Amino acid sequence: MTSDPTTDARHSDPRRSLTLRDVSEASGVSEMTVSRVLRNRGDVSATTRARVLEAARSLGYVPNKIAGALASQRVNLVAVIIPSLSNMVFPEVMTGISDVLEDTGLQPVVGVTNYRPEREESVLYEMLSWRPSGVIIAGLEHTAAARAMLAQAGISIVEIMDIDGEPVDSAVGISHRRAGRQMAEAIVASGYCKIGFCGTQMPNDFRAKKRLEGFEEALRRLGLALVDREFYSGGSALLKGREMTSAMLARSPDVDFIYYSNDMIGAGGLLYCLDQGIDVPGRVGLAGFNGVELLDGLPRRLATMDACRLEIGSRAAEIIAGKRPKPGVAEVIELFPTLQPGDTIRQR
Amino acid sequence: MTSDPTTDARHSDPRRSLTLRDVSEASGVSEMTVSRVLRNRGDVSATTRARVLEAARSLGYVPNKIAGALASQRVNLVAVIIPSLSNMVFPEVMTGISDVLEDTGLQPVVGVTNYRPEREESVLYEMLSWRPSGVIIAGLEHTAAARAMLAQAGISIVEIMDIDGEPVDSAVGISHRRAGRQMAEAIVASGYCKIGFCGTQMPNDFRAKKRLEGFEEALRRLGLALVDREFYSGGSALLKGREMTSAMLARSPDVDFIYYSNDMIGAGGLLYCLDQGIDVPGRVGLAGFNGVELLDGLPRRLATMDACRLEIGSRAAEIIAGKRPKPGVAEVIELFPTLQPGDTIRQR
DNA sequence: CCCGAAACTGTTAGCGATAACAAGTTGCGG
DNA sequence: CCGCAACTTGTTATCGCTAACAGTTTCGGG
Repeated sequence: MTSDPTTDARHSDPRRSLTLRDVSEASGVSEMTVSRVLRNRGDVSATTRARVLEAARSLGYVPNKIAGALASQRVNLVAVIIPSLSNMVFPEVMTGISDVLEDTGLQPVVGVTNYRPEREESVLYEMLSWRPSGVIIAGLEHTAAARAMLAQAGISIVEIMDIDGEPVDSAVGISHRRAGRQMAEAIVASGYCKIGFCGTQMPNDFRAKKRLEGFEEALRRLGLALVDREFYSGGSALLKGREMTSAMLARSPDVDFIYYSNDMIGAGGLLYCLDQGIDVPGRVGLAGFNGVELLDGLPRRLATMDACRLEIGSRAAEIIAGKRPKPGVAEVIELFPTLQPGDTIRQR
Repeated sequence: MTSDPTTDARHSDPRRSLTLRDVSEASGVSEMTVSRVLRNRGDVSATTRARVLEAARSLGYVPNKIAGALASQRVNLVAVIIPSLSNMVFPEVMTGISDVLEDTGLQPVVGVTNYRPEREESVLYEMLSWRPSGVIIAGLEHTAAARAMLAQAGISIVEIMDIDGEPVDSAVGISHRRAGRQMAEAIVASGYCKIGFCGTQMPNDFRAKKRLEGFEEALRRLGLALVDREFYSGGSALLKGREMTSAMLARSPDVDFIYYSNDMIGAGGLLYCLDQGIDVPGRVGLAGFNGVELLDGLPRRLATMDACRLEIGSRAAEIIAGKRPKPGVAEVIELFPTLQPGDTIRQR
C-alpha cells in the first residue's frame, strides 16, 4: 500500500473542485509557494514560478477567493446598490464606476432595489455579508436599519446622485432641488407662465421629487404656480409621455410649458407635439431632465439638464479606491449640471 | 485580573466587525445555536431564538457569508455575464432572471464584458473564483480558456440569447440565423427588392452577425442580394440611425428597404424618413430587431422581431434554480421570436 | 417510576486560503 | 573556509462559520 488514503479520497471525486493542494502536488512545491506565485507576492524563483504556473494552467485551477478572503481579511468587491437598470441613468453611472475600478483590482457587484426601501435594506444586508471593501449606494434616503448597517460597516460608503440631505459618510451628486429651481428660472425668464408638470408616480424616487420641489419653490418665488400636473407609472416612457402630454394639453389648453421629470417622457411629449403640428417652442415649450444620449437623434433637441452621471460614477469609485487627496476622510462632492436649452425653449 | 485577554483584544478594536462569537456572548448561548437561529435551521427553543435575535439585532450583527460559504461549501450566488448594460436588451434579461431567483435564495451577480472576449475570460475567472452555484452567460462564442473553465466548473452553465452553435452545457435562446431569414422572407414577400442593411461594426456581436448571415442567405435563395450596407460604432444609436439612413439613401437612391441590426438605429432611420417626408413604407420599408418598448412611442410602429428577452432570462434562471423536469440534465431551449410587422412594411 | 424518543444545546474538526515566522540555500567578503 | 545577508521555500496558526456528532433535558406511555 503506497497510496495515502487522504490523497485517494481527493482523487476519487472528479467533480471536487481543485485546491492549492492539487497544484502543489502537481508541481512539487508547498501550497504556500503556489499561493505566492498565483498572487505575485513575495520572492519566488523564476523556475519554480514557471513550473507552478504550468501546473495550475494545465489543471485548470481557479483559486478559491472565499477561502482567500477569509484568510486575508481582504475582499476586492465593491457593492453598488441602485434602484433600477432600465433607467439608462444607472448603467451610465456603472460605466463611470467600472472605468475607474478597472485598474485597481476592485470589482463592482451590482444590486438592484426596484425603488423599494425594504428591498434596498435586504440587498444591502446580503451584500454586506460578503464584506465588500466599499459601498456605493444611490440616494440619501434609506430605512433606519439600512443607515445603521452602513454606519456600522466600518468601510467607505458613498451615497450617490443626490446631495440634498445628510450623508452617512461620503456623497457625490448634484442638488436636485437646485436643478429644479434653475430650470424653473430659465423657463420663466423665457417668458412662459402657464407651466405644467409631467412625472412618475413613484413615491420613492426622491430625486425626482426634490426636482419638483425645487421647481415649484422657484415658481412660487417668481409669483407663479403649476397650472397642471400629470403622473404615470409603468409602461413605455415614450408612449406615456405622449399620452400625458395629450391629456394635459386637452385638459389645460392654456398651458404654455411642460416640465417632464425625465427625458424619456419629455421625448414622448416632443414627438406628440410635432405629430400634432403644435409649434414648439412657440405655442408650448418643453424640458426634461438627464441629458440622455437618445435625445441627440430626435427631430428637435429637447431642453434638459445633464445629471453628470458618468462623473458621479467615477468620483464615487475614486473615493472607494482611495484615490483622493485625503483618503479615508468623508467628503461631499457636489457636481453642477449644465442646462442645455436645446430647441424647445423659446429664446428671447 | 478577571478579564480574559482574548476577550479584551476583541473588544479593544471598535472597528473589528462582529462575529457569531459576539452574539453568542451577548445572548449567553453557543455560537452554534446562534448560527442555527440566524439560518432558521435545526430545532431551537422559542425563548432562545428570541434572545439571540434580539442580541443580533441590537448589536447590528451581519453574518459573514465568506466564512459561512467556506464552511458549508454552499454559495447562493449566480454569476451572470453579459456584454453590456447600455443595450436595453440585457437589463431586460436581468429582470427575467431576478424575478425567478427572487424566491429561491439565489442572488444574481452581474459581470460586464463590453463585447471583449478577453474581458469575458477574466470576468468569468473572477466570478468562478467565488464558486457560484451557476453561471448564466451570453452567447455561445468564448475563448478556448473560457470554455474550458465553464466545462470544468462542475456547476450548471446556461448560455443565453443564441442557440446557433454548440453549448457547453444548457442553452436558452433564439436562432438569430433563422430570425434573419424570416425577416428577409417577409420583406421580399411584401414586394421589396432593393434591400440595404445598417448595423454595428462590432466584430464580437456574434448574434447581430448571425442575423445578417441568415438574412443574406435567405435573400440569396430568393435570387436577391444586399444592394448596400452601412456600419457604425459608438455614439447615440438613434442619431447614427439617422446618419446612416441619410447616407445610404443618398448613395443608393434605389434602395427600397432598410434592415437595421437593432431597433434603436431603426428608430433613428424612421425618424429621419418622417422628417424628410419620405413615404414609409411606400417609398422605403424599414425593419429593426429586438422589439424594444421604446418603439411604442414612435409616430409609426417600426417592424421588428421580439427577441424573447424576458423569457430567456426566466428560463435560464429556472435551469440554474433546478426548477426543471430533469434537473441537472443539460438542455437546449429554443424560443421563437414573433415578427411584428408594425407600420413600416408594405402590406400587400 | 423507568425508558426511549424528541427536543434542544454544545463540542470538535475542518472548509481552502494567507500572515507571520522559521528554516534552508546561495553567494560573497574577510 | 567561515559567517552573515539576501533569497527561497516551508510550517503553523488562524480567518468565521457550519456539518456531524455528542451530550443534556423534557415528556409521555407502559
